[in-house]
Amino acid sequence: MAAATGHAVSTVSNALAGKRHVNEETRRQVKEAAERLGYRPSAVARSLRMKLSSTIGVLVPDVSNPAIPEFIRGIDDIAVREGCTILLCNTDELVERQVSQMQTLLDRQVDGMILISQHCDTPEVRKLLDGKTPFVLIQRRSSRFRDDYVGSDNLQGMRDSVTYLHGLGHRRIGLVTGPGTSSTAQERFEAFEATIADLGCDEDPDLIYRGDYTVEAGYDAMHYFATLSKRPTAVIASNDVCALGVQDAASELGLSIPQDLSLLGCDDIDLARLRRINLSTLHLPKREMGAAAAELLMRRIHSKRPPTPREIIIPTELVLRESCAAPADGGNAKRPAERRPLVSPG
Amino acid sequence: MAAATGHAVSTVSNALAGKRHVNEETRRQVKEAAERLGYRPSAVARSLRMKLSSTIGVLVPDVSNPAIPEFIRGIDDIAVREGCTILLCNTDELVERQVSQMQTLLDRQVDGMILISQHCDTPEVRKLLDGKTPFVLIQRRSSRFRDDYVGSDNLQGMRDSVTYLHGLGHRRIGLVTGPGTSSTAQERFEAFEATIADLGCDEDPDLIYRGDYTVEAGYDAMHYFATLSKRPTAVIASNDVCALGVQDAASELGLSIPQDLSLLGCDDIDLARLRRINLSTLHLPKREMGAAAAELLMRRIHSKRPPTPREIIIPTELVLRESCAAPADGGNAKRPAERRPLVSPG
DNA sequence: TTGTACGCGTTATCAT
DNA sequence: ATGATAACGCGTACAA
Repeated sequence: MAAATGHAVSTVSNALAGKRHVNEETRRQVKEAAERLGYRPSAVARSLRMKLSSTIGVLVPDVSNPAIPEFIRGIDDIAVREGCTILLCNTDELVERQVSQMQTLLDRQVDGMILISQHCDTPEVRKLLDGKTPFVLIQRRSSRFRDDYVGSDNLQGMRDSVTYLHGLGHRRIGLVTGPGTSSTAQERFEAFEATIADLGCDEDPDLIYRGDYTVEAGYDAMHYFATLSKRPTAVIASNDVCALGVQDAASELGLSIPQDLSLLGCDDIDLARLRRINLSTLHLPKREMGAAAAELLMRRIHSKRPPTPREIIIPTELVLRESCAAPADGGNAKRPAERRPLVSPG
Repeated sequence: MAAATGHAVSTVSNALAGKRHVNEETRRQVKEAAERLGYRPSAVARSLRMKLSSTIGVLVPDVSNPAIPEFIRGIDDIAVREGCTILLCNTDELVERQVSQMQTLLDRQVDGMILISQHCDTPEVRKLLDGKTPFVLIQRRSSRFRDDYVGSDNLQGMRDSVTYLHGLGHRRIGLVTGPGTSSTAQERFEAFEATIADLGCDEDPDLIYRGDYTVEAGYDAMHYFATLSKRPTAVIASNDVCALGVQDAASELGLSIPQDLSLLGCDDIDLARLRRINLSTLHLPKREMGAAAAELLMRRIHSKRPPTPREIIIPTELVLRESCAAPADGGNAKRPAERRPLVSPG
């Protein structure tokens, strides 16, 4: 390319990048030649030289889990704006896979990484995180380290959920937890127990089902709950996908929602609003969360001195549709079976 | 690193890569030193030197559309096996975005690209495809060029769909098409018309709604169909996501599925099997399709001489759940003009 | 304003 | 079996 124009390589570089002052006429010549030859600077060579690849790694459990893609989209929104491209990795919740993927990303000189619901306290993982490559955590944070983090307000969200069901008259509320390794799941679990106690609901360990974020978990949980002699009148699922599993099992068991069972999800996936699903749920603005994480990452990438870690806690919002109602027996049989009208918000 | 061991750089390279014969003792020393220093060869430098990045670009309309992620997962399955990482790009069906993303991927020296339902006949796009970088198309192929392609058997699939509904007694069958730019949508449309004619069903242009692959398209389509004086007794949606929209609108209109309306989707997304959805649909093994595409790409990447383009057409399978039944009137559409309450959406 | 020369970290080639 | 050296294609300090 340099030869083709008769100019020096540096001149070409500068003409194209527009860094240094170069004669208008020269620039025109160079641009014209580049256009004609279909020349494009090699991003790889640039990365090697600059030690910056304009690339960010994104680790997720599994893209094909409906709970995930919105995060990615949010990240990408910011990434494209910044001229970055996403390197995507599925880890299937397997630490070894995660470690090897992170290793690969580091080898590729990614400018930074975003870990969505990934292990972040495993020593092996932490070792890789201790390097100089910036990273941001989403929905799963470390108990021992302070990192850039974007998560939902799990405490308030769960408190709202339980309080809402309590207000409807429920006293026996079942919970399907997320995986124990997830800080978000942990936080929600603790908030659940605390609120249950505060409100004087049944504190029955049988009402806790340890699950994860899959349809199967919800399905199995509901079948388990059905075996209880004192069944819950309401169930809070680990997320919407899980709630779908609960719904499914409930149908199978001949339990109507919300008449026989109230159900609350978390996430507000696009499908939750469908009349067939009609799931009351805790809305999480995932695309915004992804974007926020990417912004945090960019800040860290571009700043000279490492900024102090920032945690962004996104408020959640209870979206009321029609999967919840007063329990058939009025909750404790202490209140009339008065049916509350359910108003869905716009 | 080379200095640290006292050996030559080439020796280090060979010891780690295991390409050339190197003394066992030397190799041990090098490996030990690498371990101790946490040294890892730079993938970027390697890419520059080898002109291979072990990276493949994947272009999709939008990750957050539920129809997409399974493809990506299938691609990734093969990619990890081959030591490749995925560069993910969302194009939102915008040609200019697609072109610029492809340009970027090419700049990054991707070993190949997989285009999922992307424009592939636009001159601007074709110019980039004409280069030496291998690529594979998924679900949207060119009419003018023969490329590596993985798609579903749209002709047979649609034929099966229509035949099934016809067998149930339906004579007025509505179709929500995918976007006109999609070859898959086009093929299905043509197969629809042909089969409708073959079977002697109503060939009414009013029964064709030009939509796309979104919930909204299905929703709008159903509301449109409802305005027809002679309404369809069955609807085939562009895909499951779209079918969900049809379902939703049907609920809103007070139409029961399958009593008042039969509905057939396409894709068999995970959620279709839920009892609440219970959608009869044309099963597409997307993860396998993604994997097949990646295999095709790898073959092309690794072969010396460009292989002749191969098209892999994946057979579909009708999965019968409970969204279809015989029409209420036996299929002659001579139904009384009884007006159902129309509820306008919010 | 423009050109020269070097280095980024590899691998391939050639010589030892 | 190993070492020295030349690319790969860019950015940049420095010289002109």
